[in-house]
Amino acid sequence: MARSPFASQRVRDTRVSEYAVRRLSLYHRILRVMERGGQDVVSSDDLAREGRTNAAQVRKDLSYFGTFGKRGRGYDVTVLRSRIEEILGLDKRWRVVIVGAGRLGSALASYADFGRLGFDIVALVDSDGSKVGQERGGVTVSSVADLTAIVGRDTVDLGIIATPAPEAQRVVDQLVAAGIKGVLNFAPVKVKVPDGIGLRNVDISIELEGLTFDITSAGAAAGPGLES
Amino acid sequence: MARSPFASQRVRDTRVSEYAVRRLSLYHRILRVMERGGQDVVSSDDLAREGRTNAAQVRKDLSYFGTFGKRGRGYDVTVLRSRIEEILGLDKRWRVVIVGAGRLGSALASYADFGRLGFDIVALVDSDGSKVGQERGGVTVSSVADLTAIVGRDTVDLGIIATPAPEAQRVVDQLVAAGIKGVLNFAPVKVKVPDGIGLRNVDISIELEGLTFDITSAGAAAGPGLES
DNA sequence: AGGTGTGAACACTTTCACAGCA
DNA sequence: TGCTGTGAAAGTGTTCACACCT
Repeated sequence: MARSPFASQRVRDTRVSEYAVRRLSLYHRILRVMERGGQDVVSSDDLAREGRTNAAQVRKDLSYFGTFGKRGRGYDVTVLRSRIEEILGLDKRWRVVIVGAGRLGSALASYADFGRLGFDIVALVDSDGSKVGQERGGVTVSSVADLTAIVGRDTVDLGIIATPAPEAQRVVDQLVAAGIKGVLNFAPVKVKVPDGIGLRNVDISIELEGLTFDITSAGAAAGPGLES
Repeated sequence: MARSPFASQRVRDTRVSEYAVRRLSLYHRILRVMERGGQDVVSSDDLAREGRTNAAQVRKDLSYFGTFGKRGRGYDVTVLRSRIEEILGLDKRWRVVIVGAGRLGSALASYADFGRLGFDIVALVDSDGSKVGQERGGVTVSSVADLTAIVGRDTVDLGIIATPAPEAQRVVDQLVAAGIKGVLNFAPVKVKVPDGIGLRNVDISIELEGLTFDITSAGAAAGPGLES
């Protein structure tokens, strides 16, 4: 899988795949629930069961970043949760701008959980002048013309692209030029960012078409295995 | 990468990875644009450039399903687009129910492109009685109590989960029991489906945390490579 | 005993490189 | 000549299995 669909980061002198990071995020979520439930020790087996993976995978994932467990005993829930937060950068708050105040952008701006997760929506911009000044989930829509100024003034870290496909690349370029550090792209197009800028894509039609493929070929070809 | 995060389908006597299927979706989108632009032949190199991959990958992806090109010449845009549609099951329309008429569910119900892509939103259900009867993007909200009946009556193929996390598994079980064939889950929880039922997850907070990890460790550890 | 941490084996994906055809 | 189709090589990710600690 050379030069895989996902790139990797060097940490502790080994490559850490994006898969491992994704699972770390999941473990973190599970640990939060356990912690809230008063559980204070957890085994790799427990985490694996909740995270729909296996114990060896959990231990391997954690081992990329350090040794957090106690042999014969397991992991301290609070300690591990807290360590994963540091690893993922969740021990600080992140400033986010959403570009595009259409249905999706507005829904995202109104998503209250962002705050609880450590992400502050500091601005929502749109190219449609008639939307400017309106409110969406407590955020006032600004003009996309002010995007560069907003990113600079508010030292925004992340940009969420919720524009139509044809506008996405232009907006991304503008965000990058303004100093953004990462982009979450919902537009159905492969945008380009320079090295050193983070990028994730969420492409709903690709996910849906993955399902229709599974269903279609499940009838035609051999059996099961449709898990994502 | 044994028993990878993605499962695979047997087609033409070889395993086809979910990665390949995802890219097929992307090639399809690119081909549509080319076709609309009047282009009638395309090389693996052209597709690779647009799809941010490489020519060998494109040819390998296609080779899982057949031989569609002409040596020395390339692929006929219309033929290839049409063959990929058959492979992905896009030569028929798909009936979809959205569960959860909150911000996200409503935004999805209003997403006009679904229709153009071959997906018909036949119902939108919610557990909040006060929303029942309201309209969202041309779809009237039904009660979640009627979910089983709706799936049966309208022979719904796919379910989109846009509920809070605690309700997701229950709804998925209900959909599966009612005969749904695939689930696209937006709830931030790992749901379980039986073998033979398609599942894809879109987890926005995991994507965001992937970005914060990249940014955080880019400062700490070695250089670039933050592509998704 | 019981569960972690990890090198090595295994499984899968991508890239290479070139034969083969139009 | 030019570009496809594909075995084989290279590169990654996951699972195994066991030494090691508590």
